[in-house]
Amino acid sequence: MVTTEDNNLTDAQNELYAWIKNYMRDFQHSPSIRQMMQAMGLKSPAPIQSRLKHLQEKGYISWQEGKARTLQLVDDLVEGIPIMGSVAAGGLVETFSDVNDNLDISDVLKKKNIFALTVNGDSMIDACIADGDMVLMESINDVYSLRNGTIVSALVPGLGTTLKYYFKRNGKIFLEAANPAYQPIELDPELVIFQGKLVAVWRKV
Amino acid sequence: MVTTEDNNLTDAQNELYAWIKNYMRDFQHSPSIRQMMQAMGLKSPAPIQSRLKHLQEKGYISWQEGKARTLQLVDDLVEGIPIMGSVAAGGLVETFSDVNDNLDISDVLKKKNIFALTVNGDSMIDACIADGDMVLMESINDVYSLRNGTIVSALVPGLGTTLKYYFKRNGKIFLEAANPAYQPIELDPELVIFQGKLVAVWRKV
DNA sequence: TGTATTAGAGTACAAATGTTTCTATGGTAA
DNA sequence: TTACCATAGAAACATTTGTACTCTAATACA
Repeated sequence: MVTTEDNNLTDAQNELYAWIKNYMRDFQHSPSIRQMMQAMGLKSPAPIQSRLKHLQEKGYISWQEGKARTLQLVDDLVEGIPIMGSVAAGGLVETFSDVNDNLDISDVLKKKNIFALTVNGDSMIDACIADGDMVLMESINDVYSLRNGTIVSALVPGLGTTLKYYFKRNGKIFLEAANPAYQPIELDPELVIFQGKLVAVWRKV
Repeated sequence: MVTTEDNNLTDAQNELYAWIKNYMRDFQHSPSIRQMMQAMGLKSPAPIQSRLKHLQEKGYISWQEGKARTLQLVDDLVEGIPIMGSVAAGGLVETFSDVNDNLDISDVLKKKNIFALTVNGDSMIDACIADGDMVLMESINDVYSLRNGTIVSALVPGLGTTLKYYFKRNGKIFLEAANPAYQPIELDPELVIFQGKLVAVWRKV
């Protein structure tokens, strides 16, 4: 019984569990035992049943007995993250409170016209958008809804895509960095293609 | 055929679709036709078959023919967010590329010992953590694994919780802000309770 | 009113699938 | 080695389940 992970599963159980997780993420439904059998390179359903039973006993999965494709990952119930309170970042403030709320990211993620971009460089550093951050952008339907000061990703033909503050003044488009070291870019409206406006920032450390 | 929604579904189809969505959210797998039949108050599988077919034709669902419980909500494919490329934030750089990857937030979200905190104040502004941001923290198992320079949330008894850089020097704990306007806090190790270390930052604009 | 269309009930059938049982194999500890 | 145990292969079985078909009832439309 050699375990390579820090959990209490055997290699075979680990492999199966990981595969199930992937399958269910991709297809939104449970695989059948015979599918798992095939995926694990086995020729009999019995070993899969055994592994499933172990996974269940150890609290990783559950299913409805006798019903086809009714696996559940008991682990994956975490739809949100508990918000434990506030922290001070300037003086000391609040202590940990009870869970008042849940951080719900899904509302942003579930929108259809959302895409992500990786940030290169530091021109938006003063807007607290750093090199390596992921910015979640929402596609722009009509340019006229853009308000001055919005952070947008814009494609300047022949130059490339950039992340900047959007301003419109006197019929001209200004793309301004949030870093004084960079000069504003002035453009005619017809030369710019706005790809999206900023809805969220994600940074993994 | 009166439709109450703004989509092109009949009432019956709408009801079924909503029920399926709920079921799949709750159980992480597809219901069977006979379950839907029962849930819709019907006594024959035929009407469900018909409604499913319509839902499929209109692009709401799909399934694997002949296979049990293999429904998929084509709408809900957004588990990740397509990463369309990079943006410059400093000079203009890259154009939109094809989707190279998917922004996967779930790996962080699915960890069990993750909690979130709301940031108050600007003492971490130079670390690009701004007022109002959500910081995702991972519980700290052993304090000794903490490395200098890690951003932690620490509870200083009698004062409160704060988000700071962690340093240990000469047996003393130093909690330093990422804003020169704030003085480092020097503490004895036994006076500090470390609640978590930073794993991600989430900002919704 | 009569006809066409649609939805639902009922039934039957074949395929998919979970479950059980038995046997063989390989490794491990006494 | 020998006994034991976990795992894999194999085969058979019962249930679940998707699918197809017919028939009836309700509804819409001319």
